[in-house]
Amino acid sequence: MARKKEYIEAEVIEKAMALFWRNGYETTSMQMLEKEMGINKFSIYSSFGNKDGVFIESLKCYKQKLKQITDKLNASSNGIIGLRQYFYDFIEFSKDATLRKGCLVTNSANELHEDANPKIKEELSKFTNNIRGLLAHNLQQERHFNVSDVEEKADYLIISMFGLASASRVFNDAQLNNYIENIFKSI
Amino acid sequence: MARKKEYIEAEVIEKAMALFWRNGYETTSMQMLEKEMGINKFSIYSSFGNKDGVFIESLKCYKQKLKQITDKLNASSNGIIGLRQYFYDFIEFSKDATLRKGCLVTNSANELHEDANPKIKEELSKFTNNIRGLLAHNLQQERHFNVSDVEEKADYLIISMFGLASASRVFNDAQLNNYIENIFKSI
DNA sequence: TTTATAACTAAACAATCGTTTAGTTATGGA
DNA sequence: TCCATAACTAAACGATTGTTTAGTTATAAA
Repeated sequence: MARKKEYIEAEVIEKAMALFWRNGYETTSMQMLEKEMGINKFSIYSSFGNKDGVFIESLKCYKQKLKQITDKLNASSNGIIGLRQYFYDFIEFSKDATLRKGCLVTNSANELHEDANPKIKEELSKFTNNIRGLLAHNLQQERHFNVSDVEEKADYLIISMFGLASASRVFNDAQLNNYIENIFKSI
Repeated sequence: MARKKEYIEAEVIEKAMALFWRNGYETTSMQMLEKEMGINKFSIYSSFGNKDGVFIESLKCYKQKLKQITDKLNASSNGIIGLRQYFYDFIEFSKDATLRKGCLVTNSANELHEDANPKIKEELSKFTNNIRGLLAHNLQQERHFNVSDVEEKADYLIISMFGLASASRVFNDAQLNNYIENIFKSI
């Protein structure tokens, strides 16, 4: 064997993730990643292959970070109440001091185009499906919903969540709170 | 005087707008604009100053194109019914054969960051406010809504519209129709 | 202590970015 | 008809993109 790595991959990826979250995929350059991650380009390439590799690992890291609110939702057993709370939790989660970063997944979905890396597109759609499944799980707790109710409302809520994530970058807290309240009026 | 322009600015901007709409701001290069607009870089720069100039004119062109559905909404006098129809009209409007392009304004709002050109950010927020005003105008047609009802519901609908535009690039027709129906259940 | 090799630094790669410029062509007014 | 000049073509600009590579440093195993 030979020399040891002077960085921890999970640590530098967390920094990369934060940068992608703030700046988006396109605007984030390898030069910026180098500075933010605190390691040389050579190290980035040897650990993650290329820029897309860094990005895909960042998405996995984001999922891990999101666990602080998805775990709470998963553990809740009061149906709609817990779901509504999840929407509010997301707003807090997406805040970084004064900066409104939205959601890394929806930001990326909005940014990427037809000819984007299929692996990234796949990862994004898997992510969305996971969250939708989580929403359906909590909808099932409402005994008066049958199976097709749950499916339809899960579709409604995942799109609302997608919309909330996008909108959270543009609209203010009062408007977002009002939005969430209206979403759940029709459930 | 001297030589005449061999192109019509409004015509080449429409082509630029279509390209920005399909590809986004960052991914659209001057090289691509040159090809799509069918004129040389020199002509682009002499007519519109720079890339941001082309983009801002494209936003104005988009507003013009959107008139085909905003005029219809503005002319309608049946409150919620007309508003719901506007949401469906937007889905059709944003479709280009099989390609789902979303909305040029929300696509751009999602893509641009803090340090983006202030002129562009200003143009985008003016655009959003205009649409919100239009929504409020139609909400006023419902006699049982007081002033604060109208304001609150206008906020709700503009965010829902923003969300719909984002989501329309990712979710299918059935899901989007279901989304629209749920939005208007709570109004 | 030597040695093989992984991890580092730093410079360079070709390609593309948005923008400018030098040189040519066409045209309305004199 | 000639000329001033706007509009054209095409090449180049420096900066930056993502990626690679040549050369140096450090360390685990012999």
